[in-house]
Amino acid sequence: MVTIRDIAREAGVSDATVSLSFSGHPRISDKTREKVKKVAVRLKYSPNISARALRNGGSQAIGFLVNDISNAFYASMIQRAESVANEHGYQLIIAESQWNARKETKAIETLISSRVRGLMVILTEQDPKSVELLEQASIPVIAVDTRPPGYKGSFIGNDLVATGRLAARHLLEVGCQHPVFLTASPSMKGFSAFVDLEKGFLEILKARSRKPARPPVVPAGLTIEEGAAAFSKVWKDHPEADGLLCVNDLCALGAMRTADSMGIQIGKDLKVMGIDNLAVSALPRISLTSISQPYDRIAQTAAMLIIDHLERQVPLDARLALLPELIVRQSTRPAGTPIAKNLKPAPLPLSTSTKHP
Amino acid sequence: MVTIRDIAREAGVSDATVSLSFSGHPRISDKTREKVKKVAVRLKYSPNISARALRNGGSQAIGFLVNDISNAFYASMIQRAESVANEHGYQLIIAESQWNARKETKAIETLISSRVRGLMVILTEQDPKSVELLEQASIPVIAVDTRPPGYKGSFIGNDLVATGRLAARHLLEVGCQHPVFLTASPSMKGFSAFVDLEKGFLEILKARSRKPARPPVVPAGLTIEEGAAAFSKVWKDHPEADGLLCVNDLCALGAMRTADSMGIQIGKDLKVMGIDNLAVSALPRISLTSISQPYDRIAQTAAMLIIDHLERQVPLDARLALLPELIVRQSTRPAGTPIAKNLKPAPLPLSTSTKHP
DNA sequence: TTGAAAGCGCTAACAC
DNA sequence: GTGTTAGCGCTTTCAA
Repeated sequence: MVTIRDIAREAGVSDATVSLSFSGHPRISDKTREKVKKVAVRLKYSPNISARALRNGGSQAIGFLVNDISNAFYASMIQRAESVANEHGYQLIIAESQWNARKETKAIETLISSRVRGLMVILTEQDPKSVELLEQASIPVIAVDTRPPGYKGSFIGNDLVATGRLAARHLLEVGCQHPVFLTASPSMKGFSAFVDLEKGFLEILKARSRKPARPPVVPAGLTIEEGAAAFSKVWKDHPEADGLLCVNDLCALGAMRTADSMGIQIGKDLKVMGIDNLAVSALPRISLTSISQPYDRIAQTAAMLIIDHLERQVPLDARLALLPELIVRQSTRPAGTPIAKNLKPAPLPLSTSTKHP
Repeated sequence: MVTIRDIAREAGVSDATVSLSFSGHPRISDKTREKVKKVAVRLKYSPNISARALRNGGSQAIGFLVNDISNAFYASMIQRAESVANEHGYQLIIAESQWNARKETKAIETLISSRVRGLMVILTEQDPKSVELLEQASIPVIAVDTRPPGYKGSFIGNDLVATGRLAARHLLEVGCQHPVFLTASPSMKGFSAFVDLEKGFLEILKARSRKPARPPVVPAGLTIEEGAAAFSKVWKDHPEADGLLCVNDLCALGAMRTADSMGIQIGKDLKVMGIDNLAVSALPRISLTSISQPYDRIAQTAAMLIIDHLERQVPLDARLALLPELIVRQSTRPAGTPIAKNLKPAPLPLSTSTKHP
């Protein structure tokens, strides 16, 4: 590997001159600079980032730990965060836990070892050790999307209680008497995200006079297949169900598939809605009512907060929960259906930010 | 930041002892090792990866450059590659070009600067400089998914000529007289992937006696919206069209949307097929015939090849193109439709690998 | 305008 | 079984 010293020797100058030539230091004459650069190209010089980072006491990088890159929302968060980081001269280092607590703690350790300047983390909430590691870290940290129990630091995510409320209100408005929440699988039900969703959903239902016979919450999962399987169960255990909030659009697509196959008229006999507002949900063949959440803004804001803290010592103590947006389609309101009159329409909030309680 | 030297001082030993304690060197007594580790934990020591990499002449990492993380297929490739890498003690460093040639060359430079041991790249094929950089790199490189013009090195990807042929054969078999290929947008049409697809598609069509009036290829794009818009054009410019190969499933979904809105009976009046076999394509409401490509195997094989080369000096000179698989659904064969008898069914290859011509 | 030299944190060869 | 020391490639201060 060719080093700065090789260039220096070849160009007949010192190491320092070479280094300063690259960094555009004014003390180097244009002639020398040109000569140095030419030699560098000829020798195919490539700077050694490790050496530079060691010397400078760290790299110009921010770490972003997500739990699943193949989730479209996390992927777009990465892209947003990366744009922001790059614009400000930082590199984004991506790590993935794959929903595995051991990988998560290892990833955090690796990130800290690579001396990133700041850390954005989407945690699995499975192991308190991760939270502990983050608390001990001597760099700015912001938890994104999920707020693990016991975590005291900065946070930015979706206001899922608001999402649950928004969904419940909508189902009531379109005339549902017995809305049911298809939530995550039992193994994931404990995540703060799903707890919050359920909380908001039930809060609105409980405000009605009529009480449901049994808790209107059924475990399902985040995939089409799990949604499909769960719906069979709902139809047996909750024969009164006439409205479905599914934990995400995929789950809703699965539930719709099973309902279709049973000859149930979606939109009429059964209202179905999801969360995520996938592109396919807008297709007329599907036309699934959904709730859109501002993942892009979350990632962008998180990255900005870290960088502002790094560059301008802005204190990093955000506790932000962004508001969701309802997208009504035919799965809850077939063409021509009026809004129920006994309930005033829920406000349709543009995603504005708000302090979380 | 606490260093190895701080631990040494605190534990009353030398730097070397601390270092060797961590690496499990046999010369350190258990007692000393314990003591050192305890002090390290107490001081919250975190090793400095830059220093280690500098000293060791490079990190234990492999770089993977993709053009779009938010594409589900690239995301799953990353996951596969990462699994393989981790299993063999390597870290995977992810970089993204976002289809931008400048970002691409910069990413390659950064990856090489961080002294990765090997490089997997999905190139945009827009700038020969990237290929040049890779040729000069003194590390093993493998091009994945796209084979840029002029690139001479190792390659593994899909056999898109075979995909084009498979699609054309299928459309003929189900009775199409005038199949049309909705390809990528004009700005992307030059990519080797789309060129290969078209080549295979036209090759089969040309083998028939009957010649088409005009070239049965229409530029569209990779999104639902582009597919939707392109179909209107097809219906005007190619009124004879009775079969559609779309460049991907999203494009096909868009085309179907427009066709639906025109009252065209998909599967009967018009056969439609896509490429990618997205999960939603299997939903009965969609039931889109598609072609599935072995992205996971590509990523896994690429990572394995690099690692085998690194660890066991296996020469890295793959030139692999993996075969696609056809998934027939109602958009080309509604329930009850027989296969045309004048053509024998195309072989339905399980994705086996083959040398590319 | 340039060169010499120190040192970032770590590892490994060599000495005890 | 443990300590001493040199040096990985780079940046930057100080001296010329």
